[in-house]
Amino acid sequence: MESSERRLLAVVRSLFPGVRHTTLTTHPGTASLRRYAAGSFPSPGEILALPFDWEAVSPFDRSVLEAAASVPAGKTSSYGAVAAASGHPGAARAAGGALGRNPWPVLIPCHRVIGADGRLTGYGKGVAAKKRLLDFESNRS
DNA sequence: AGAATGACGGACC
DNA sequence: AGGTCCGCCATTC
Repeated sequence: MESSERRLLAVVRSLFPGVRHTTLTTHPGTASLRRYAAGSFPSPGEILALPFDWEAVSPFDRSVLEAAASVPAGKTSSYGAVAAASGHPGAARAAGGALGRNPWPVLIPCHRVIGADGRLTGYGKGVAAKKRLLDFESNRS
């Protein structure tokens, strides 16, 4: 439908402030989001290749976000594991903070990072949304 | 510069 | 199982 398309483009514009109107529909972020919605989840490599403005986040946050991006769809990881993978073993709690500040939700799949005990401890848009995303990915990937 | 703040995790009741 | 307590770590005010 038409309105969802407009919404998609609006989301991409908010995620990538630099994109021009003229290149919006061909922007890689748009393609990735479109594929995600269609159930064909972008690979970690594809995600990391997107033109994110990494200068907008701290070095630590960046390392954590990149580690989170390497968690494939259909799978989950824990804050502690992501922290370790980012090069900061023991910083599980701080990793939670970094993911909570994720400027690019969905694309950077912070929703795939859950508690070590399997609980979905939290999410910016609400734990319910986190669960919906995980269910969507698990029933589709 | 020091204190407060968590989307943690593990240890114990 | 459910609840509390406490050490950790980087960011934020």
